[in-house]
Amino acid sequence: MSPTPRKLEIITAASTLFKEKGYSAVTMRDIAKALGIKAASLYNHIKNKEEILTFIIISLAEEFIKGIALIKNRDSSSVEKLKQIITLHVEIASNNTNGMASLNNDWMHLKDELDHYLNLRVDYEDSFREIIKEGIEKNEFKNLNPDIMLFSVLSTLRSLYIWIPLKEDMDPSVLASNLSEVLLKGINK
Amino acid sequence: MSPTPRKLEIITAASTLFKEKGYSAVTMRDIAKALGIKAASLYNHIKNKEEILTFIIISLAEEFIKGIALIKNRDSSSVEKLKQIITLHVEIASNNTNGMASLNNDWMHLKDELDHYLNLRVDYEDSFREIIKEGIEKNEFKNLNPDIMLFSVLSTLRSLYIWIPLKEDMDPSVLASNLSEVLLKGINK
DNA sequence: ATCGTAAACTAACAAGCGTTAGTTAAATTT
DNA sequence: AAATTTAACTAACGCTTGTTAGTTTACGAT
Repeated sequence: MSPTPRKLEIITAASTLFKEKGYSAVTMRDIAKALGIKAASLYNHIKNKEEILTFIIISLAEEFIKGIALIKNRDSSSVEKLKQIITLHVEIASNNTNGMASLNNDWMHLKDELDHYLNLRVDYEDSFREIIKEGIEKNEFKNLNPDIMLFSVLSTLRSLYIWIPLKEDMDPSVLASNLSEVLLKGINK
Repeated sequence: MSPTPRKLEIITAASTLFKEKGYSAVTMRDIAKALGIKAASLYNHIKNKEEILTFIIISLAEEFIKGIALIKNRDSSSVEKLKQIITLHVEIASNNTNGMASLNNDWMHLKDELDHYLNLRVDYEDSFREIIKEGIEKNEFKNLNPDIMLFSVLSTLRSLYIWIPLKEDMDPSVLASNLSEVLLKGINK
């Protein structure tokens, strides 16, 4: 199940290219060239192009599902849980900005595992929405449309992969706490 | 300069497909089929595939540039200006969710007009950042890292094209005001 | 009625695509 | 030392790609 080192190198090289041009615009010859080999040699390590994308996306989606499952069942305040979700996103995105690009932009090119991915995404959003609703009930969050709140926060977190590489100087924990401030309290003084 | 009606139909059909699968995964035959014609017939109306993408992206980018130029030079408060930017995004995205997908995800496939697009984007972000810095100086906004504030707000606004079609019942002006509340004041009570 | 134009068509192209088959050379195991 | 395995290679496949050339059809203007 766990990929061999060489397979991981292929996946890593592919991730970089997928982020630059998107899955469809990257050819097997592009990936091979990035590794200094011929395209046919890739098939000693992977089944096909789709398997590369599937691995990138599903393993990230499962990281998020595992993370939010832990957070959901803690007995912290809703504010605390939201901060932990923000930290979760910052950590995962910091470790793999390239993969996050595919998770966000290339998921529709999955075939065998598309349903699996969509289920994971719905589960994640449901858990997130539930934490927001809980926070409203417990009077920790404003009583606004939960979907708009979810949309707003999640849009920011999903875009992290774009911004993190532009701010390599910034420590992930600093980014997470600044982001918590902005998302929870807004930018208005 | 302004496209003929038939050309606009082609661009519109292409936009829908580009949103679904991304520019690279959409073929000229796909676009033709959506219009009930053959691929070769498209070339009676357009120069090539790239021209379609260029039109979609550049005309949207110029809408944003024109919008923010007007807002920048008004003598409103910074809070007021930010609300106007939010309204600008909601309006443009509501009118053309398909095109917004290309603006966000397919710009790297521009060739002739890539530099032009990048210049427009930098100009837009600079104007936006300037409004935020002004708001900090005038004590209307928190004194946090302006880039994080810009990133957070802009990420939400740039993702609108995904969420608007899921919430067709919601009026654009209601969405804009709810969004202003969340982005300015946060979700924390 | 004829002309000119607009917009569709068929047919075909060269290039690039993902992938397979079969081979070779080096490293590891027996 | 021999046998096996690993990971690269060359060559080629059938298919799809964007695009061009040349043709046909319908229609409004002369």
